[in-house]
Amino acid sequence: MNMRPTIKDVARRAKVATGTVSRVTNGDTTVHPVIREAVEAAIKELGYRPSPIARNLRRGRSGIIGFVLADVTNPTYSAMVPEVQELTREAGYTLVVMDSGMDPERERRNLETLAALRVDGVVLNPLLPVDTTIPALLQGIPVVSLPGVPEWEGAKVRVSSTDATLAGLDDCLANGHRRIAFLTIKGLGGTQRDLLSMMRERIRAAGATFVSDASWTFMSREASTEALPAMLRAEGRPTAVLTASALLPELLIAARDAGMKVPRDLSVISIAASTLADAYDPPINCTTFDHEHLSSEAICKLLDTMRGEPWGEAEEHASFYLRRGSVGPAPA
Amino acid sequence: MNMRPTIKDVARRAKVATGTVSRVTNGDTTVHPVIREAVEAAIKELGYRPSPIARNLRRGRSGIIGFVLADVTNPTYSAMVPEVQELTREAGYTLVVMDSGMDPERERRNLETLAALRVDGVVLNPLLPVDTTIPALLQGIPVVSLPGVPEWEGAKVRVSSTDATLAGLDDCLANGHRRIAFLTIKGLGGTQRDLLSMMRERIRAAGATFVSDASWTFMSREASTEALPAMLRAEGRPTAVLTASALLPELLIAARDAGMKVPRDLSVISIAASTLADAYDPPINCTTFDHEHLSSEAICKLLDTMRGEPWGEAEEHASFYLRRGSVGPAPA
DNA sequence: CTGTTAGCGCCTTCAC
DNA sequence: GTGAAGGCGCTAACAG
Repeated sequence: MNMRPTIKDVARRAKVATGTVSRVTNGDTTVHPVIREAVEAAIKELGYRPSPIARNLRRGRSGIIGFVLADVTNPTYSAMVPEVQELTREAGYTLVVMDSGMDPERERRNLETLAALRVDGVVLNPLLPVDTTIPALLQGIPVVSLPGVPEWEGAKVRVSSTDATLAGLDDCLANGHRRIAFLTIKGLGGTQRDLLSMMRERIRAAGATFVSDASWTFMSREASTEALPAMLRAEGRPTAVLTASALLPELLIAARDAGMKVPRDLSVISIAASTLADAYDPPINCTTFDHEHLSSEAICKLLDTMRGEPWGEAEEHASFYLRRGSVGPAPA
Repeated sequence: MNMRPTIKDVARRAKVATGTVSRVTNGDTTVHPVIREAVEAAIKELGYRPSPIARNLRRGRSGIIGFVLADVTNPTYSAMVPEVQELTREAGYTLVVMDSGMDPERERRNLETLAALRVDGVVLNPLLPVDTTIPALLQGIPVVSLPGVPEWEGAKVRVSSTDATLAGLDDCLANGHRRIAFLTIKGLGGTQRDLLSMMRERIRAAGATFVSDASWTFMSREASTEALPAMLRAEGRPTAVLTASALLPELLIAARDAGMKVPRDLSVISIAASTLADAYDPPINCTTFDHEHLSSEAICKLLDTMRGEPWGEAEEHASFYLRRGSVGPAPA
């Protein structure tokens, strides 16, 4: 059990003081070249690496940024992990990814752990509806919420799929659909309610029916296993469905089990992209947005907040509607 | 900017020494009940939480376990994140998830970061072929490899899909397929080569042809975008394909673009499950294994190794072949 | 330019 | 059963 070399070992080996070694490892330019070289040699020979723990203790920061994901297995946000990791690394932080597994309980625990770890910042992809007691848990740690929820205090990055979703809706209406459903995860915030009323209006204007009651509009992933087959079996069943990407697998499974083909018997639009939407036959129409741009904005905002700068208002991020093969004319 | 309370603040408030506070926070039983209560009250009033950084510095450990994933967006392993996180949390560690994004360069950097962080242990889901210089990077930090690669020194958890894959192959042969392809990620290790020769033999015994040359058998995800359409267009094209789950999306897309229907024109088996395999129409036959059991074994092994216990030989983990709708009779 | 020193917050002997 | 003190590895302020 040979201990790792410390700054003292290096200092002794290079015959200098620990302070000098510290200056070298921190890139201080005011070190005599000869001494610097001697120190660097000693570092190399000993295989010395400064302990981030001691360093962080001294500096009063952890050097860690936490990224709490509502659900790692949901590609919509987990696709941003690589980008976020890279950006934080460049800024000199280590990214800790945590998964809430769609469980509010776990989300709380994750944030508590991060607070206990004294992380320097948090990127939060919150469960919805957002838990308003979260800011208390975080006791002043800078946070950026992704996507931004209106109820939330603090920096946020808004990604609104409103335009793209409405474009999808128009596509359905133009294809003659008159019974349209909208599936989204339980208990969404204000933005979604706005979207809902905009959709409602547009549907009425087209003389169509919005197939939606509480159990269809807002549902949990588990509930959907029962609710979706029922929806597709019902008398006034929809001929077109716009669904949150998290519910797309369940919807497609329900359609398949009901013997329905897309888009012959059912038109489908996914709100947010996924591998499934890309690879399905036919490819599923979906809304999408610029992931890279979004994550870099999130990290920039977080870093700004960490520097104590006030956060500007969240700008909306544009989203796009991809027209592919999953919307067809309404069945007769 | 009010600093967080330290152990000193608590000691002062409770009129005791810091040592006593420390004993309380560490659940030392040799503390007088009255004092203990006073300390606990002070802790609550101040909202005190011991700094893990200082604690870890003192204890000479980081309290962190790293989980390096070859690719977060690959559900086969990212599905284990929740389980692994839970298990490490129960063992008193914080899990740091990192993503290598299928890039050897990033994998190296991640491991270097973890080494610099002085993590107490690493769960590694390595890129293949495995980088044999990795143990050097980790300088004695306990590691468990998942899945275990033969070339690897250290604890490992083996998950062999051999049996299930052979079962899938038999299914194809029984359905009259005579030209069969096997798609897997570039540069696999010894286990896979064994599997390959077993398949070869079984195929010959059945009088069938193994459609495989270097470019089809081992391919990168990017290369597949060109290679797969070419494979499906070729003269002696396969009528059945067994594919690593990472290549399933590309295969299905290529088939769709070629106007082929599964299983009418092409039978497909995915090695490892995915949402796509579940939700596709028809559902894709696949091999699978017991994720929970596997991750808990990985963590147990890691914890054992961290305690200095020798690791036993890796037992094989059973896998299963799920018969669904993607294998049909060979086209005439 | 470089050495010395005083802690960062905590745990852990060692006395009492 | 509890207080006092030293030190984990490092950095930053201050001398020299």
